[in-house]
Amino acid sequence: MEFSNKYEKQMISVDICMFSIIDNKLNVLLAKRAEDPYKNMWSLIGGGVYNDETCENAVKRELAEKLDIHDISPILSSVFSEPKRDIRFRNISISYFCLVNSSIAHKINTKKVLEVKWSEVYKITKLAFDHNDILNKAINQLKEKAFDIDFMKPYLPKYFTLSTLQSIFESILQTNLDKRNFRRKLNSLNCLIDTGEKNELDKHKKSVIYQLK
Amino acid sequence: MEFSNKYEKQMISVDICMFSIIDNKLNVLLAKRAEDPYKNMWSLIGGGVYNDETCENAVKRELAEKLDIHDISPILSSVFSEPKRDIRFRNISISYFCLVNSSIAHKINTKKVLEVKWSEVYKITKLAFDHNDILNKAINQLKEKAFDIDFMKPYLPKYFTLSTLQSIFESILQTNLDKRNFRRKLNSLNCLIDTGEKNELDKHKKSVIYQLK
DNA sequence: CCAAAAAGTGTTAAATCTACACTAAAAGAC
DNA sequence: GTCTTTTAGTGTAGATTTAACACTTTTTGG
Repeated sequence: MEFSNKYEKQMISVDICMFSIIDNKLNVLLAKRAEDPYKNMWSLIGGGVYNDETCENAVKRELAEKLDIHDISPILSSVFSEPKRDIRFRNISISYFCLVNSSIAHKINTKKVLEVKWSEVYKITKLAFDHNDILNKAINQLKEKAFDIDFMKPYLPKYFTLSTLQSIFESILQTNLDKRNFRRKLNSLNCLIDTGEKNELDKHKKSVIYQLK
Repeated sequence: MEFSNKYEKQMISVDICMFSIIDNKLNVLLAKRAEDPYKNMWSLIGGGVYNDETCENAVKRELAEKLDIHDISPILSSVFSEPKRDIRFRNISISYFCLVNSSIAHKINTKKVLEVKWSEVYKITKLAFDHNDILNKAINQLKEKAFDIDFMKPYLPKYFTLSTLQSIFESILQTNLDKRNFRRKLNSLNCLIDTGEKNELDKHKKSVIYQLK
């Protein structure tokens, strides 16, 4: 059985909170379970860790195999090891989170190997297994990293207006930010480049388009 | 074989950085390895995770069994999963750290089930396996929690002078602190109780003895 | 009583954070 | 074509936090 070549026993798996900013909202990718337990319920993306790879590589491999996504740097989130968290067998989950930019995010929905969907994180109800706990932990850790622009840069739009950017941050942090304070903070981080362009799609005053250094 | 009843296979273990403040220095408990690999080298305390317990409970059980220490709240540190980190078999380590107060710390040295010693963390050289990496990660996480007095309280001396406390913090943070700024910071945390006593052991001006709220 | 050692104590400047309100530009309605 | 509506964009003042810095007090031991 192929299974037993790859796993000593399927004790360790990785679960991945893959976030993306879609329509300025924080979304996470969910997969519909094809089998029991929790058949037809939504869950995080995950899979077993092979014996010849690190957990982090298992994350990368899962994302490559199941979603054709590459060059991701997952961040360790936590460990979930309640003995009964999977009723079939003992399964310890090492959870990770990562962000992908929206162009990758949109590509994913077109693949049909797995039924997946992006879902707004603050609207998610019951997921399979203990995946709500896993997700909540990751959301809190993501919030702590939100103003680490070097970390966030790959996942933010390449070009954006400051109103859009503020809206993204508000969506991640689930809070309202003061416009002037937000702009001052970004200026102090010294990370913005004024492209000189304006957003011609704006209906009223045209906003300036920026990119990150 | 008893082993195979407790572990499906010994794939998952926990390694524990148990810290204590000894003589105002940050120490970690090391155990001498009785067997190969790394026989006679010092390593962190650790052991396998049973199938009917969480990783956190495995930490508590290990500390209880091996060191007769109870009521510890270990904090998840990281995950180490290089396939070759243990040359004998695939072994993923979930690492934790915790602090114990010095009265517990001194008791440990008297036990002889396991050859253990407290070692100043900033003087440690090569440990078994990848335990230096595990330790360094935990030290950095401990530093981030150092001024979380609610967290630190159980591990600090019950009674102390402010000079002693400053010395403890300097030992953890591996930095020099300004005396007045340190005292102001503690005052603003509103965590000190002046016992009214003075330290009669002081050779020069007697310092006031405090305890934590 | 004098020297040495450690305890204890305040101030100032800089930086950061928070709250808050008006003007400018453009579109759409009439 | 002017008036209304909508969103972009901008500055200031007070509070809080951080960082740097030096002298006086107390006690012991010589």
